[in-house]
Amino acid sequence: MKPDAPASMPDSNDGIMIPLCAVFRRFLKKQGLKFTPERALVLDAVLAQTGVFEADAVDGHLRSKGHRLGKATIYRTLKHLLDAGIIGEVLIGAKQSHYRLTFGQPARGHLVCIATGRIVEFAAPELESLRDRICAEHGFDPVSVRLVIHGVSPEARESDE
Amino acid sequence: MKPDAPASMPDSNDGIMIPLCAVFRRFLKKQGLKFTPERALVLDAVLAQTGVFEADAVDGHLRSKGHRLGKATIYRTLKHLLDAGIIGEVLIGAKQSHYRLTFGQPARGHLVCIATGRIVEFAAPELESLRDRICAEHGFDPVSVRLVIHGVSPEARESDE
DNA sequence: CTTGCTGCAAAAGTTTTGCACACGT
DNA sequence: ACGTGTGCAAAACTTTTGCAGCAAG
Repeated sequence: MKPDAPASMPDSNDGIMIPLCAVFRRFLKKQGLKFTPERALVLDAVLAQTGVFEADAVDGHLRSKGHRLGKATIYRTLKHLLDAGIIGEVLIGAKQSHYRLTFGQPARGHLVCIATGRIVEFAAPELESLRDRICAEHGFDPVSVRLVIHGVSPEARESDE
Repeated sequence: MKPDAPASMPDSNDGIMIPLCAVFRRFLKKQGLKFTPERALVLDAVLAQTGVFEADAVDGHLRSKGHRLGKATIYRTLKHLLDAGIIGEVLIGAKQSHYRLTFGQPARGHLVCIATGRIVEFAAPELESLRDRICAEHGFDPVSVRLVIHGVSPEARESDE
């Protein structure tokens, strides 16, 4: 709630930030919701994340910048970003929600090390057509695809034996 | 803990139950763990599930059969079954763990309706080779693959408009 | 001005853990 | 016998919700 850093002027990702901010604004307006400084800050923090992130990382990023939002606000905003299609869930593990920026991005798969937790994103262009084919077969309207591979990373193998 | 129904004599799935029971036993022995009636009951309940299930469904099944185990025991046993490779996690949503029997089964994908929660399993033979290829590219030892597609089912579309 | 938003704290829900006692091997 | 396992209840954690005051459109 400290207005010491204007939400409309983030410190990075400027190139992608402007259109996404507009997309989010438009989405909120269409839903009769409001574009608040807090929501702008959450969007900033999300854009600052690299790859897959958790709600807590957004909170941490905000704190490190001197902002402090209630967790409820963060969770509520993440839900709206999800609804807006700006971020997507990744489902790495069942204990926590994992997200990633999806707006305009191609589908990707995730390779997760079961020992270290390291996550590697990889391109998987075939996913979109696979998704559409399976959905068509079952009469579903496709919304998202997720491919997660678990394995043991080279680092983990070395340090373990 | 009620010894009124011998765990070694389940009521269904006999065909697959015997080898799996043996697999589990061997796994436990190798780990220096014990094969207890409770663990046998959990395995029975898991075998009785069709498709994807949650920890709570195992508990429910056990209760319906007149057995009552502590939740801790169920969770601990599911973890061992996971380690033994008898079941696998499906990660349908981030709030709860979802499992399915994986022992000897081919990789499958899951199509989930975001409106009704209905889950459709489908065969996806290409997953195994995809998994191995991606793992090889990154030097990982493959453990599992998961493909989850979210969409809107035909039923949901109808009832919603 | 009206309606929605925020922060706080409490609630909810699943999974884990500590402990005293019981049981497989 | 020894080392694990079990049940219970409390703890741990993430996420949600209720509410009083505040702010965006």
